[in-house]
Amino acid sequence: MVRAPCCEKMGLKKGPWTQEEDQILISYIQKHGHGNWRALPKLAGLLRCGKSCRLRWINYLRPDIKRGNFSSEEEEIIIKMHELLGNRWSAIAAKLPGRTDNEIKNVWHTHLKKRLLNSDTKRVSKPRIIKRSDSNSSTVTQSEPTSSSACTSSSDFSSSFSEGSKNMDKIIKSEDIESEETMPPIDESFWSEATVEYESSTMPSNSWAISNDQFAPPQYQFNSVETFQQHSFDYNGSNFDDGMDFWYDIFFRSGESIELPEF
DNA sequence: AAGTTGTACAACCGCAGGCAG
DNA sequence: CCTGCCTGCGGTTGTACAACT
Repeated sequence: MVRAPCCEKMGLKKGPWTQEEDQILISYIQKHGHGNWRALPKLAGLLRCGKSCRLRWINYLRPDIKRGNFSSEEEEIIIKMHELLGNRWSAIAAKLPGRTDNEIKNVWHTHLKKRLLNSDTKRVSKPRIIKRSDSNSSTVTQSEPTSSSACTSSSDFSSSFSEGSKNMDKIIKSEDIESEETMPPIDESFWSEATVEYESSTMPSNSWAISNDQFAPPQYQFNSVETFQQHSFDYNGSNFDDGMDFWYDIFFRSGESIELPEF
């Protein structure tokens, strides 16, 4: 199959966008939407290829884009999601409203990767899920402030994610994160020791949370990635990617009650 | 002050997958 | 099933600016 080059036509502009071009693109999309990116520049009167227009809109002009530095909470989320998902920037971006995959990728390469490389390398604490009786249980310990780089106030970060990141700190402490050199993004070995844990003393409901220091009965331990996939499949009735959403739900909603799948 | 190096981020490139004809 | 188009994704590059020598 022969693929048509993106910007095969001569005369199409490349490089940084001007304010005028931005304005044309914004007003066109506000009026007509962006049904067909390939046709859009022609219809809008832009000397750009559709790909460039799409990128500009997605990464910069979209009204729901959150500008400014990443908060320490967002950075922690990126680090931990990257540990789970690897370089799946779009999947990570999906968990950070207002942030784009491109932006996250840049932040990772410029800030976070270096920070991790400079930190001490320790074993990763495996995520563990415990059942608990109270969503505001005292088993939820307040996370320590992180040593992230300068950032804007976290107040503009959604409260749900702030809450989620607090809970996330219970799962994998930041100082336990290994550098990329010694901890490949994600592979089967990561899951092989993952356990879903269960706190028998506080388990009466279907309210679940995650902890590093709880116990689990054997039936709630994942011994292999297949087992995890099966559980995540059962949970979502979908695929492994949705399995990631399963983990995400647990991570970020651990302050709430979560209906358990029937394992 | 000038040159060099490092950093941050916008933008580009090419590939893969979905989908319609 | 095949073909071609479109979109989304991740890797990479280009460039402006800051920091350093």
